[in-house]
Amino acid sequence: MTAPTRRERLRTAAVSDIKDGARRLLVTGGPQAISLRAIARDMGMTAPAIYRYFPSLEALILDLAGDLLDELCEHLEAARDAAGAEPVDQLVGTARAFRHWSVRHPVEFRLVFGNLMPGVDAFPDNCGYPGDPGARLGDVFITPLVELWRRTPFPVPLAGQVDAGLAEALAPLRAQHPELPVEVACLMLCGWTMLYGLVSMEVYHQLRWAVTDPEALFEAELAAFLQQLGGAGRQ
Amino acid sequence: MTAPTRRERLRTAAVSDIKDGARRLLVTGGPQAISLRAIARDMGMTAPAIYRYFPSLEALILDLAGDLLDELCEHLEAARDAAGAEPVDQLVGTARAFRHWSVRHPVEFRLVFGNLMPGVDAFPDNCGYPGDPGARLGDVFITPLVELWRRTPFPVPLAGQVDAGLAEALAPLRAQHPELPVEVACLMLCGWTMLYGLVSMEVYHQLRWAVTDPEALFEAELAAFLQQLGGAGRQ
DNA sequence: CAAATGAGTGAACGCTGTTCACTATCACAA
DNA sequence: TTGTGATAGTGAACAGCGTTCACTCATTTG
Repeated sequence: MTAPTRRERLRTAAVSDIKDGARRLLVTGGPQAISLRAIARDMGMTAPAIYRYFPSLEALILDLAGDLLDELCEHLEAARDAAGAEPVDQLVGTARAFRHWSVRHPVEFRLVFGNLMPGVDAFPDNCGYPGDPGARLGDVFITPLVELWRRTPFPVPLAGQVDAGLAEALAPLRAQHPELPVEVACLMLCGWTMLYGLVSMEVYHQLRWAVTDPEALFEAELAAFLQQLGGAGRQ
Repeated sequence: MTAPTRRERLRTAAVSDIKDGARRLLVTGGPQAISLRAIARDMGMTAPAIYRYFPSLEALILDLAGDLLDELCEHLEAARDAAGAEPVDQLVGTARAFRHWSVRHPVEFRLVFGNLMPGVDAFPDNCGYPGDPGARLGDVFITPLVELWRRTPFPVPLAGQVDAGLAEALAPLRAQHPELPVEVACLMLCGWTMLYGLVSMEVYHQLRWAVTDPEALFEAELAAFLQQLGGAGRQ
């Protein structure tokens, strides 16, 4: 590991300058407002210069989305670690942190999860590719759930009702976590589904027809899910 | 109600021609591929002519999104009406129809729910405005659920646990359906949350890290929700 | 010191939404 | 029937976009 040369230092500085400019445009004007010419203008450069650092605008935005996903994951992991030793508390803290970050960074949320780049899902049959937002976030929630299950196995709602088709369908998830029974894996995906759906509808303002305070609904759904998790075993 | 003049007929024909062209571009190249010039080119016209029918490209896309939402609602209502007289069957049929349409029309789904137009949510404090996708779709699901509750009130998971804050937060929904108890309204939103979250993750290919066959997971979550609905009362 | 590498520029191409002046056509009233 | 006003459509133009290319300049390297 040699020290970075002067050129390399300048280069990484320029790269982060470009991404900072892109993010500034993102938060002020939405994803559509990110343009190479605007970024270059803010940096006192010309647009073609950016091609020394990114092969295209789409690649730049994808890179920025990856950074934002990193930031979100760090936020979640910090919340999980700050929630104490109880796995249930960790789950609650992580879920609240996900909503917290998403509501406070709506355009970033849209960039990461909104699938703005048509080329993103162009990974044919590439299950579990590392950049997938769902994969990285799912893992943050899986750890506490696995620990909770290990400590006090709770009565699973669908126990004995899963057919072979579902077990086979969950193969990618169970390959990463063989200790998870199918029912628990399915329950975990239910929780992630509710969390993602609720937060995304709140961010996109698609709940105003029904709810004035989305946080109250969030807490209610969270409580209902926790009831499923430990309804009989714990209070 | 007078007969439309020749001018009016030509005008409505041109409007639907334009929207047909826009949709063709949408399904072939994604939302970003919709451009006034391309539409006009396909029609053998020039781009400024479209401004006789739509004030801007954004207005055209919003109009198209409204049409697609209409189409989706009609699809759902047809599935609901074809599902028989049992409210549970109607719920299942409508939910399956929602997934069916969304998976088969991914770009349309993205246009309707993906919030591509930043100006869409520029309705300040306008709860329940008529064009809201969530509102119109929520209503399709509310009718069978209300009927189910009317016939055989089922044990609600959160009975007696809702606080005043949640009841107040659900005011817009309960104003439209006063016969719904708070717990049932909350349960209904839970179901809509899961349905929307799961379908949207499947459409955006954000489930591949965990699931090979999203339909199996969909059916499992649907079964789990139905168990919540009538776990004790009915089989 | 010379050669090679890299950063940055300016011009250009083709595309976009949008505006404006202008023309041709159609509907309708005197 | 003839004139008049509304309407549809055109072509040119403007500003902005991503991207490519030839070119210059500074920096690193042999």
